Amino acid sequence: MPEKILLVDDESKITRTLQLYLEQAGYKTASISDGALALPAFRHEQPDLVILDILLPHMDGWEICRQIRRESIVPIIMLTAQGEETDRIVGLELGADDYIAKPFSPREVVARVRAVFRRTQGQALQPRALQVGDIALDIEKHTAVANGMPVDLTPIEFELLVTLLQHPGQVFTRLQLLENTQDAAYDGYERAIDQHIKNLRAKLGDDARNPRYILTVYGIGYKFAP
Amino acid sequence: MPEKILLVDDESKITRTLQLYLEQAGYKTASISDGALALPAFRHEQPDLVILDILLPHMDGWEICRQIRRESIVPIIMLTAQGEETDRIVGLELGADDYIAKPFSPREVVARVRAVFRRTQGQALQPRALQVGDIALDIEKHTAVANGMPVDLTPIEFELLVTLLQHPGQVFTRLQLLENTQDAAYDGYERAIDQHIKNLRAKLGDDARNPRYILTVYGIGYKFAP
DNA sequence: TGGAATTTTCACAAGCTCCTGATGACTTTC
DNA sequence: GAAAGTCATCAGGAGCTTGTGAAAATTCCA
Repeated sequence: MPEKILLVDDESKITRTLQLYLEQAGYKTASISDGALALPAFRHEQPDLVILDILLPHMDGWEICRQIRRESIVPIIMLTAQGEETDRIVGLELGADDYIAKPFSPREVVARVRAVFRRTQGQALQPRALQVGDIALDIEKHTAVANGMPVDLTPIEFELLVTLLQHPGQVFTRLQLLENTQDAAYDGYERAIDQHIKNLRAKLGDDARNPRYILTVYGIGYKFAP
Repeated sequence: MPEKILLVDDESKITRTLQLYLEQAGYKTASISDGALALPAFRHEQPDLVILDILLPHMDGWEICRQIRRESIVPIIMLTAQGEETDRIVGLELGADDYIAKPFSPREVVARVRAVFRRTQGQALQPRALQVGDIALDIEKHTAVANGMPVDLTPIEFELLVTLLQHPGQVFTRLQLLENTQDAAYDGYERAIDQHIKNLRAKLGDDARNPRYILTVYGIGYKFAP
């Protein structure tokens, strides 16, 4: 069954374009242009994801976000005007899942929607234990064991290892790892990943020159030994 | 099946040059010079990508972009006059996929076209594994196997082999291979490819005098044994 | 609010990859 | 068969990528 997405935006040009793209991508969509009607529409449609513009007639996106959050943990993506850094911060507090600054390309929106679904459904279906070779993770308990010895990992190190272990052998670019680790699309310094890889290797007892677990793929990124 | 590209531009010098390059790169092309005819032409040709000039007789590129977007999510590349930053923003809202500022080199256009196709369909359609004869590649894992033996390839060698294996028997010029390998238009020494072919042959156990895998096509370039 | 833990950035060295230009061998053309 | 064009190969340096330590920035927690 395809996921249903509720669009709340008063610019019909934008909603029409987004609906076109999202439906092409296999999602069902519904749209509403009036902020005051967003909550009733949400209750009626029971969408799996909401895309909210901030500037709306009658009620702004923040208020809608707050109200939806009172009764649901449905993923919410906000559309913000560019350069409003405060938006991001306010939104995070209100429980939005991602932000897209205008102007955006419809394809980017589809990509973010996919990413949010991956994240939010992944959790439900994700097995609580992950084991590959000598490494075992318990996702619920947030514990790691290497060679029978418990290992203490920071949150990012843990996320990183989860990503790598979920697809052993598959190469991830630094950017992919960053995006999987950080919540939203992230545009910082890619090589921050190198530091976490270094720390992970140290904690797992891996040697960068001759690694058993986390392999470097020159010119691409990293992968977990298959 | 080769992708079809619709060119909308009233300067026949430009369309002719671009058609030459795009067809050389393996795409089918169609062109139309009158903006008012662009939409009918689009419906008739059903192209996989549209390249739109902004300055056109009878109807400008923005309007055409808008109209096409009402009925299709086909990728669109806009040709813009230089330095019009606002163009970029307007265009993003209208759903264009890329911008190329004039003056541009035909090779740059080909590179962008490839990039757009990679982005829009690459993820979904690209098969994970590629196998021809004794050679097998796994793109996700970035691994290669020749005759059952794993082979260690550098990034460019890997890309090169992917390109050749995706179209066994098809001859590629050195320039085509370079452009497939490097992201953007590349203006270096074509013979650099020879080095990579040599290294690839060595790693695959191929003999240049009597190659089984990578064949030299005298005066043209290289192809993978069909 | 402080202080510790974590994360990110920066800079540099080491290593690997890639490009270049030259040379000789081969192929085509006349 | 000679000339011209094309290809295979080599070696060295340019350029890029990675590993790593140290420091700055940020987050977390009491």
